[in-house]
Amino acid sequence: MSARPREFKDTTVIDAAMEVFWEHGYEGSSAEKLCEHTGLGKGSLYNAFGSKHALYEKALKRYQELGIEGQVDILEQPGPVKDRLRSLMEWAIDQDFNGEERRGCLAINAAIERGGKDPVVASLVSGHIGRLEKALSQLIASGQRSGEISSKRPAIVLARSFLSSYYGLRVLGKVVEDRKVLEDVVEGTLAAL
Amino acid sequence: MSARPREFKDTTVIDAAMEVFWEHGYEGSSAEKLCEHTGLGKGSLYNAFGSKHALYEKALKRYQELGIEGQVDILEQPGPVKDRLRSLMEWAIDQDFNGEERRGCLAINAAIERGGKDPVVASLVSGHIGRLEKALSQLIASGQRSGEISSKRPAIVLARSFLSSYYGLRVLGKVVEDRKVLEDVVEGTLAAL
DNA sequence: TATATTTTGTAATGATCAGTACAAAAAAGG
DNA sequence: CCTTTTTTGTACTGATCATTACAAAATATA
Repeated sequence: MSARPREFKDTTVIDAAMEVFWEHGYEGSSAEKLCEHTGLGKGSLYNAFGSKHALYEKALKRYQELGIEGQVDILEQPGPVKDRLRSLMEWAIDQDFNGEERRGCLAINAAIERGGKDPVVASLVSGHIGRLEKALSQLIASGQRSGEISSKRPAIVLARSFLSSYYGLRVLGKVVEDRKVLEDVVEGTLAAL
Repeated sequence: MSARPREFKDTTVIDAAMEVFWEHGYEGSSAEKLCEHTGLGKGSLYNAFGSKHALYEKALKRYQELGIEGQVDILEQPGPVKDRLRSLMEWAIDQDFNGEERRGCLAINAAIERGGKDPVVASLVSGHIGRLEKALSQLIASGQRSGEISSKRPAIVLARSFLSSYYGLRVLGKVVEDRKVLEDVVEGTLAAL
């Protein structure tokens, strides 16, 4: 009593779908486009994931895994705390200035496109933000202990305003032509700590 | 040699269209929806504006006028400079926490949805940002002259990082449930000046 | 009032949308 | 090799997409 096995790995398909959603957004990603890019037929895609929205959720979760991993990697590099925070921002700038299309951050894209009217997406992105906030807060607290960062304000306040600045940077990165603007943001944000 | 006059005022229609784009984004705003909300038939709408994209451009320009006006109004209120900057941020938070839907800022929505692949939109939003940057920079410079704000960094750097923080705040406002998070951003950002 | 010109509403255009129906294909267990 | 079960590809669904075609309506001038 068994059956035909799948010809694909779920994670591979989700990764491919993530790329499509990242580049075209939720509404801009048609089922056809998703099939093309994942290599699946519609039958398989709907049989495996149920709906476009369900696949989008999987893609957001996958982005969360990968993205947090990558960003935390940067933050956990050796060296002064401020240098690590700078690396994170420089990495974000490079993301937007290398490559033709400015895809930005998928979590932010999702927040803006669907966060206001899609509670599931809002909660998913909120979780993503929470994780980054936690990593930043811990790093900043350690910087406060070592004296690299002023202890006048609680670490969580500093983490949250850094986070906000960082997300603003990613918005600006979508449209600003002059890299100097973004570099000023980096300088100003780090000087504030 | 003359003809039938229009039954609507362009600005009224653009204002109505702006609301639709604001709430549903560019792709989410169908021609039908735009007709419904503006009160025009399709014939009139296309005869007057040419295409959905052209109308979107008009709406963005209109938002720029209104939005900059409103924000600059807040920044030009009497009182300490930091209080005025705080008012701007609090106003943004209220925008997202009052009312069912979190529409956010139309310029940011446009930047995220279309900025990466639509040069016209990118340039429009970039102009919008430039105007806000200028207003902030002038205000901060005056704060530096009066001694309210540290002169350790150039006004433009402070303006740009405030701007980034402010835009980040508007992203967070789309998904974050806990207002305290946003208030921490305000506190941290102002303390940095 | 007749003519020229434009706006207006409606009905259509073909394309694309998300999702489904269904039969053929593929494998595992008996 | 036959049955059972699931996957797969294809063809299709009705809805909606942006846009256009076009005739009726409305106005200004002659």
